[in-house]
Amino acid sequence: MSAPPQLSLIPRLHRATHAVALAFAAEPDLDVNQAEAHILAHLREARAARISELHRRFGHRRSTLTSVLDRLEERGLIERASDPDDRRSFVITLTADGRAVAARVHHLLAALERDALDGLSSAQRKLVADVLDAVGATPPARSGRS
Amino acid sequence: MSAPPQLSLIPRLHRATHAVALAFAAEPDLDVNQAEAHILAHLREARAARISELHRRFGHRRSTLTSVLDRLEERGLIERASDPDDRRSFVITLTADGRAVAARVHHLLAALERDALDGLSSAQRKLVADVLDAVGATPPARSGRS
DNA sequence: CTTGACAAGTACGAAATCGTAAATATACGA
DNA sequence: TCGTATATTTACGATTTCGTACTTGTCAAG
Repeated sequence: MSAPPQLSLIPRLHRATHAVALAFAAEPDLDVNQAEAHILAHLREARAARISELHRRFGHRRSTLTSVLDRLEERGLIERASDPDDRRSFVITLTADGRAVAARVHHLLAALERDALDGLSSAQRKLVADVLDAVGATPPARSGRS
Repeated sequence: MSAPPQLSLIPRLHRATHAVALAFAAEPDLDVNQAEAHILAHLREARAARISELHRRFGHRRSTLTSVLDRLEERGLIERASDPDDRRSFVITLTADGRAVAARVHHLLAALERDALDGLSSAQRKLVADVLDAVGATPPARSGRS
């Protein structure tokens, strides 16, 4: 009886993420999937990252991250170096090749963003970012996040 | 040299989508993955849908949709009926069981939305929806969209 | 030094999606 | 009616992610 209230956010979120994946698939010579792309783009901004940090930021399982980083390392795009401050950790950095690919990835992502955010004020952009952050900070549920 | 401009949208998008997937994984008795959840939620709102419509809306490959719908049908949550208006098409509808599961899915998704959109005006909500739609409408690239 | 927590890796099977090609049935226009 | 386009299914291998359990190395507290 009750007219089901419409969902306005989550379905669009799903669709948008799918579209980003397709945008990468449409660049076969780039040959990175979405997870790889986001990590490369992040390393481009952050210069270096620990794996636990990538885990927190993107939400992949640790075992998945190991696979992704293995692939990137095999292709010579990143390097793992032991973190001098905590030798349990590895610091991930881009190689020269990695920086080149990351630049192209960034270019593609930035173009998508530009199209989507065109004409918005910085306050409006912040609003969108905050909403996405709120979804991204999903209540941990009881199953933990690791 | 050039300080790499920060991406503000796409990484958050990715993270948020991941978080939604985790929210479903945290409800093992619901036992639906993200694709299944979105389709159930959509059917709850739309009452009926054709497969090509789901394809357009969510971006999955047709072969993937066939798999997803097969699973939902096997579990007795949906029914495929030949569309009287175009007998090449199937009309997907929820069964009674499907409606029950869809209601729970909706509940979960609506709670996530509520948390994320809490305190926003309807104009602000529309802004967010429009941005996501813009990303979702990714330029078809040359590879087509089907 | 011992103990426990933590960072990552390793291993491996399970599940999901993809991509592609081919098949079937139907619609529609000439 | 013929030919072409459309909707969907089927089949199948490739890729990716997940989940879990176990191992190794390191930190930090007592």
